[in-house]
Amino acid sequence: MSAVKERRERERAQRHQLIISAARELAEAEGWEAVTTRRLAERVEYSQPVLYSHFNGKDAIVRAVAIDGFGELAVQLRQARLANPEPRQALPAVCRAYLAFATERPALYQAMFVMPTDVKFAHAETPPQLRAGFDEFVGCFPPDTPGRELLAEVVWSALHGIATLSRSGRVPLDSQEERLDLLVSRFASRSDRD
Amino acid sequence: MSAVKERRERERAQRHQLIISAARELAEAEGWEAVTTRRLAERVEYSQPVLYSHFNGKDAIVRAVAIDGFGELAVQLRQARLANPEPRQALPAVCRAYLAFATERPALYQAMFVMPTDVKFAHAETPPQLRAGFDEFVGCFPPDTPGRELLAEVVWSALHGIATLSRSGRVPLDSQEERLDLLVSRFASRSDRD
DNA sequence: CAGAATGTCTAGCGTTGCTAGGATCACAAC
DNA sequence: GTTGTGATCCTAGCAACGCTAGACATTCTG
Repeated sequence: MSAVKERRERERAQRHQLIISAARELAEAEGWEAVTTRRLAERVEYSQPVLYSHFNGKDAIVRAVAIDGFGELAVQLRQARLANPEPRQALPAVCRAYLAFATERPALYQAMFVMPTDVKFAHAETPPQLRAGFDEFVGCFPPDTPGRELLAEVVWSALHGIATLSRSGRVPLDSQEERLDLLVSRFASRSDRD
Repeated sequence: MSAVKERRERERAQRHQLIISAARELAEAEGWEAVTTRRLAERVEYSQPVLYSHFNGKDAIVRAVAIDGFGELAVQLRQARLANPEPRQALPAVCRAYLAFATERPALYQAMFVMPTDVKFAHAETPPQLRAGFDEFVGCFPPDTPGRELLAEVVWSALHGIATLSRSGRVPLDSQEERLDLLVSRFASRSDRD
């Protein structure tokens, strides 16, 4: 009886993940407005109500996709930082990786940072993946830098602004690289600027 | 017969504006998700189809509200800049005014910069109100500053990032002022920094 | 093998954006 | 003053949305 229960829970967990990745694939292929509970149910080859046995509603599914995304973003940022150990190059590399993530996975990024959410960010119950991503920015500044957390917040915010405005065509895409250089140059550690 | 036609067009224009302001008021009072064509129609005391005789759809109404907003934002930024003629204080004042606008009129701001749109920004057919707002940022830098347009873009983007992330609770609200100070200090004209 | 529990689906509710069709009104011409 | 014409507006309805109740089937338990 225990084995049966275990198998069921395993299957259930698999299906849980299947729903998340199906939602994500659908969103990345056709945008979030194409992700309806009906289409999603059809995609995972179950009826609509099973979605609601896994998630409290559509928003919860989006949230799950977003949390998945936080993990991936953290990995990308970490790789970028570790590949450039010198602090002078760490910040540009991480920023570049961030913008690359945002432009290459627009739907995922939107779920993470644009769509309404109740995920708490700078908070006790912040998903650890998100905190990890943030820490990669913090780590671009020397430990003795005063207010490096605030610095990281502002850099993150600026990148987010660049990402979303260029994504929606509100700022030209072609000068993306120049904007990034400018931003980095202004926020590089004071000790090694100019 | 001409007088009649003129009166009708006048009435029609009034109603056009009435729809826009009703949509805006409703959004500011209860958020955009509460702005449905039915509620909006009821609010302007007409039936749904008249909305569609004025606008191509709900998106077009949102767009009209957004363009209204661009005009107001430009006025606010201009006031802030003119009230602080010294270049050293112009940038902080304009940035502060921008963030104030975003936090005080969140629904309006959302229509302008977050909701999907096909308004072209850095483009020939950019609404002049938007260009005017952007120029206020440009005007915070001395005319001989190299790449001041790019500078203005990045500052704008950073402010947008701060505004949206704090709006959705993705960044703590209470250190808003510090973030702004930090941003401004990094982007103040090189000639008068430190 | 009967009964309980679990899992899944069909069907449907209320709401959304949007539109087709007919009713109603004001005006123009005779 | 009456009748035709055109614009104006509303009722009613469509398809799709998120979500849920209740029936059916399947599986495990005693």
